[in-house]
Amino acid sequence: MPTSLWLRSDEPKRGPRPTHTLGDIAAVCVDLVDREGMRALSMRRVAEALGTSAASLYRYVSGKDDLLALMADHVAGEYEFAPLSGDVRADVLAVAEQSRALHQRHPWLREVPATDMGPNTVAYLDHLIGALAPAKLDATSTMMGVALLSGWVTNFAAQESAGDVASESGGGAEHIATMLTQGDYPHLAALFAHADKADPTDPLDNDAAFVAGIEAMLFGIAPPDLQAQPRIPRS
Amino acid sequence: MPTSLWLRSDEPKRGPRPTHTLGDIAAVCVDLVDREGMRALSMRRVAEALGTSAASLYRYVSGKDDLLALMADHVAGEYEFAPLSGDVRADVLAVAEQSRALHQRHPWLREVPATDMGPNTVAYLDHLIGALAPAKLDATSTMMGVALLSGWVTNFAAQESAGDVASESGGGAEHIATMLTQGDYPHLAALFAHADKADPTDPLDNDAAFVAGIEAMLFGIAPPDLQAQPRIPRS
DNA sequence: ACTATCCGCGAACACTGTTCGCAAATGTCT
DNA sequence: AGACATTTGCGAACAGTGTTCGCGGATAGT
Repeated sequence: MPTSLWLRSDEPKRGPRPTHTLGDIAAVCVDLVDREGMRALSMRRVAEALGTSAASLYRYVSGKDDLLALMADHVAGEYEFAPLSGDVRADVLAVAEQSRALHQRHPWLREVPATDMGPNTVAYLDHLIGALAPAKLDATSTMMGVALLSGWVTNFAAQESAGDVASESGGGAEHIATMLTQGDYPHLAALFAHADKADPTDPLDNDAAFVAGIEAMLFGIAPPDLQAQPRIPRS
Repeated sequence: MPTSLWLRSDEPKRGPRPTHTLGDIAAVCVDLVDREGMRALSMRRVAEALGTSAASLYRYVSGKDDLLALMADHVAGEYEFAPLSGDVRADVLAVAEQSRALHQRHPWLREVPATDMGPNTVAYLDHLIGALAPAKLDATSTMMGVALLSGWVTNFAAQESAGDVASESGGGAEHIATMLTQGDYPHLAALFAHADKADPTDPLDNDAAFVAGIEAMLFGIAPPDLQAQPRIPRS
């Protein structure tokens, strides 16, 4: 651990060549967590999957936190950025869809802190800033927009995966229903009463809600003359 | 663990009375994690702070996950909901400010999953729905608005606390600066070049950015005739 | 008083992250 | 070629983790 994770020079050194690379380690970690969940991520399991020993891992990373950072940047490399068209709405939606798909493929992404991001994550950041550039926002507003959009995607994906887990393991919405009768939550009850025409867990509504949220933020942030049809449907 | 966490009847039972209550346990956990961080939360430490043994804790909760759920709902009880005024912007801002303060007081809140929420969390949900009610949104849009706002507050608070930690532990923005020279991130570089007049880590700008984000979402979501001055400042 | 029931908890099990020191392998220099 | 410096891989250990089991004792209803 002479330098930080991402500033590693691969010049020839004195001793024997390292058997693995940071990329290998990241790939193995991602593969493991994708299939067995975050709880399965342990030094010994990763080392076993790598064909080495737990203690050897500490020649590459300085601790378990580094594994998480490595994983996050590894999957951030899955982005395929199309050339920017100049249409804020289209460009932002394109990258947001990719981000949502990424979070669906790797639901554990929500649990890794966004600190010290690697080159791929910075590339994502750069692309999103570029997509927002035609709006001619100042730096503060741009960073806010990026945070707003990234946060929306993360939260939306988290809600989606949590819904999947809840519908599999049984006790989900019915638990809320019994709480509605126990305590008094007038506004929540009114909301539930007004909307029993459509099943709220309709999977096709998710896509519409997703882009509606994006458009809502864009309409609030970007100038209206750059927007096409910013208003979301309302009853 | 006969029933779920929140549906616990306190009727007289056969055996001896339980020494502690779920509220006590939650309070002890919150106190511990507030002072020593999430890593310090262990069964044995909680039991020690309670004056009992680790195995005894399993008479109250079914595992460590229950502790997290207990803690989240415990601090959600710190909300003090003012009567709704009917002004969407004012009411939403009021609860958002409280939520931000809550996240500042308990930064670990970001790390606990939002699944199976307790009565206090549902009360927060209910209040936020009530604050959004004058906008006359349909159920889907309302839930989306709630998710949007809650997510924004959570992300904002996380960014704030992460900034605090980064500024204390040294390597933060300068690490990004060296990456800017190493890879090519044109849009990010342009953004940094355009905005070196003001220090981006100015703590006083945080408040403005916070309400600007809220207003941005409200302006995108709520009808414009319910808004007072929805446009955010732009250069 | 009897008994069903529940509580507290000591002990154990399988793991966890992390450190230390040593042997072997490799590059550079004389 | 040989000596040296350096770096890797790893066995072993340590402190601590979540969780389970089964016991003894306390309690309330009958």
